[in-house]
Amino acid sequence: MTVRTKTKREKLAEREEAIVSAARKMFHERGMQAAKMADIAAAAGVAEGTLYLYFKNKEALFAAVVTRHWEDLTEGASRVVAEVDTPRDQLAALAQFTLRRILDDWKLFELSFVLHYGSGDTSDATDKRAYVRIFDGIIERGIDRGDFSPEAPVRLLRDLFFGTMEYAVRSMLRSGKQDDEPAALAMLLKATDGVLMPTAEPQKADLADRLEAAVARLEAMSNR
Amino acid sequence: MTVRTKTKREKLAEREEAIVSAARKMFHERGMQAAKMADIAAAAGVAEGTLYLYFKNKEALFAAVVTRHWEDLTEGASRVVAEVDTPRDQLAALAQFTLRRILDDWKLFELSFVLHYGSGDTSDATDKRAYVRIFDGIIERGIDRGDFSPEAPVRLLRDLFFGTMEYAVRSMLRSGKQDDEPAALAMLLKATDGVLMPTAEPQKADLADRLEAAVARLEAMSNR
Amino acid sequence: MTVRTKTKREKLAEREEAIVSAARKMFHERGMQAAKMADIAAAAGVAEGTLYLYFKNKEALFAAVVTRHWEDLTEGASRVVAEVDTPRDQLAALAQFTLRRILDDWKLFELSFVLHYGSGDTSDATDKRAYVRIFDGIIERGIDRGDFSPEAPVRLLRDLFFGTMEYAVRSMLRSGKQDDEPAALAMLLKATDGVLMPTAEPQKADLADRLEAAVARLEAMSNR
Amino acid sequence: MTVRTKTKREKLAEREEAIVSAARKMFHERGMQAAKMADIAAAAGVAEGTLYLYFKNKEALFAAVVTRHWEDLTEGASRVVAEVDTPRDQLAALAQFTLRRILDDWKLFELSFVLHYGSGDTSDATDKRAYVRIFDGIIERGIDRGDFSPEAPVRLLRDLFFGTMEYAVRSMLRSGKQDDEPAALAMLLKATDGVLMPTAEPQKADLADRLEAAVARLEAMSNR
DNA sequence: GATGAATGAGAATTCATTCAT
DNA sequence: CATGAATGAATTCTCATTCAT
Repeated sequence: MTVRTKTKREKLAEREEAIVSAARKMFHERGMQAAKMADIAAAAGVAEGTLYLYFKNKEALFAAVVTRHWEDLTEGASRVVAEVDTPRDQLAALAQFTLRRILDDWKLFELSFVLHYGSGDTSDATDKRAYVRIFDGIIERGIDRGDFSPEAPVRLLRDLFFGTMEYAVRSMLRSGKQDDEPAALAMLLKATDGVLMPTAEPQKADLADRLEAAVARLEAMSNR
Repeated sequence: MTVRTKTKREKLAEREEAIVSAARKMFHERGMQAAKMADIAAAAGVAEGTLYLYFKNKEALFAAVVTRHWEDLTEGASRVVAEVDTPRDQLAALAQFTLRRILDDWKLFELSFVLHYGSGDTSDATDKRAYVRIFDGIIERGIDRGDFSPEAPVRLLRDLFFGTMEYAVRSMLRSGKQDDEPAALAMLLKATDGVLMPTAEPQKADLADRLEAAVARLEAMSNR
Repeated sequence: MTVRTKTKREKLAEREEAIVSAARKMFHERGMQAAKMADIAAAAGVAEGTLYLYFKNKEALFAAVVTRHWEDLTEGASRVVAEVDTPRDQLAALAQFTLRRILDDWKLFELSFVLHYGSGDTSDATDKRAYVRIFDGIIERGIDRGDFSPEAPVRLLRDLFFGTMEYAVRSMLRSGKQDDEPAALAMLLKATDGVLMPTAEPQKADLADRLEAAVARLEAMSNR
Repeated sequence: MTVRTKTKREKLAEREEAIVSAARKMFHERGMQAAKMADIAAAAGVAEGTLYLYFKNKEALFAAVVTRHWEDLTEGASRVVAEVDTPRDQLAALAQFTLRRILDDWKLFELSFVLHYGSGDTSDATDKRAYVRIFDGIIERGIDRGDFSPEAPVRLLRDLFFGTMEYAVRSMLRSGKQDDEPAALAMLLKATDGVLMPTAEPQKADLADRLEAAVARLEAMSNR
């Protein structure tokens, strides 16, 4: 009984997966407008009506595609980021990963864009949030560790980070030159450094502070 | 005769202007998809068929809206940039102008985006080119004057410059906080500085890194 | 289960029948150009979209009307022809049947004509083929039996047979005189006889000609 | 003054000629439906509005094309028929001429057909009348001369004559075989002979009559 | 008479969504 | 739950015709 229930649930999940997958594929092949519900149903191996058993309407279906896309992205980014140590390197890893993925799946980014176009909803934000959180986490950790300036405007940095990459991809796709990828990454990191790193003057003060603090702790230790 | 001809031409131009204007308005109010040709015709005070006398089809009409938008932008930016002297200040002025305009006319930017979505044309690039040229000009002049590093990767900087602003606007619109505008500009310029300015500090930063590493070890020691 | 399937299929068939029937009717009433899809749908008691479930487009729908028309014709002709024995009588029967049907359904013949006008397809030929085959069969049998001359040019005779009738109908409809029907049939058969039958008499006529000519010469001589 | 008036009239006539000519050409190239008034105007070198100064509407314009077509045909046929003597030969000449012209200008025949399709007018008849009159004249003369049977059903013969040829052309165009032309003509004439010529029984009576008459004349001669 | 810009009725077709089975 | 036949609203674009100049 338990098994059958489980099987049932799995079947449901599988079907949903098949539908989202088919929708993603049809979208890739034809674009959202041209991706017909009938085609998606056919590709998913279900009847047209079944689509509406799982998703309220076409928009909801494509929203699911987008959501899954962001989930994939988040998962991938997490893995990549976890593989390196310093926040700086993590930023670099995240940038590389993100740029590559935007390039590969540009259409999906567009979809996420087009989808919310006109319909003033904010689900887009929700989809992205987890992904962006990874970025935020790196910055925060960097600040905590003292790698980054505590004054770093995290929110604005996100704009710099993701905005630059999205635009760069558009430029690359437009011009057909994808060889700029490493250069673009280098520049992006240089730019973030410009914002994140303590600038000359403050840096010295910071450095002195920390050195003093460390010494103070050593003193405390030796006093124990 | 000359007068009459002139009048005729003017009428044509006025009508085209009225149509583009109406299209822009309808688009703003309803979005491209929901902006019906019939509504635009009504708003422009012409018959539906007349629309097709001036523009081949809906897409062409909206392309005209976008083109005019970029022309407006280019003109405004030129003026703003001409008012200040140093490339650095010009960059700041351009940034401020651009950010403000993207915020005001965000829908038009989206339109320019969505419009070319699917239809593989490159007119978008053409529309934007003149505008982007202003940016390029500033950078080039800055390099000539010695204000900016000759190694400045102009093309990539464009991605940084415009990408960051577009994304920032999206963030602002999403969060509803437009008060970040000055901060966003400041950060953007700081970031561009990081890329544009002759790099002398980095060595200092390197130094700082090494010092930091040493301190970190001391900390580790003291924490033990 | 079997029953339900059968019912379903029947429903489909019924609906298609209703649509074709309505199309035929609307066409008769208004002509192809003026027969609107909306009207046909209404007449068939289905939604407009349903029309496109059964037929790709308007042309396909009317092609179906034409096809069915030829099928009806073929069936009717087969029956009529089977009722008599000699090829000569069969030809007469076929002629009578055809003439009557063209008169009754002239618009349908026109449709079949107009339909293929412009669109370079050959389905028209296919539609007609079965019908024309009946004619060919009669001629062939007649030749085999020795009723008709073995040199009979079957293909050309078809032109004579069907062409004369089509044109005769146009004449009748134009002049409003349909009473010529029997006379037209009589003439047609006489004409086919002229082509089908072995010619023997003419020589006798020649004989008279020669005698007359000779007398005429004698008269001329004696009058001199 | 007279000259100027004449010139004016000629201009009018020329313009009308240019329009009809352009319409005929556009029709040939694209078919009636696809031949746009704007295109015709352009081809004729006049403004669109001007078309309506000469012809009430599109249908009237194409009716004029058809009318001119029949006039051309009539003139050509008259010439060809005048070149031979006996009614029998004239018939043959007319048939040959007609068949060739239908083949060459099949589209125009179709136009004359399609044009009147739906709009229940009879101008078609008028257009054709003069042409058909040529046929009638030949038959009548043949009857007067005693070449053809006085009982010849002229009206029905027209159906045979023209119907067979129209249908034959359709067959030829459909099958792509135009080499049947002489054979088709031969058969057509044989068929008309079958109807026009005194048939077997009457012929025998006729023969007897004529023989008696000849003998009577011989008797008269010998009595002199 | 000539022009040609403006008109606007008109219609085929699509396709997301529903609901009886 | 699944189906897929039926729905019908919705919209672009065309082009014959008009009429102010």
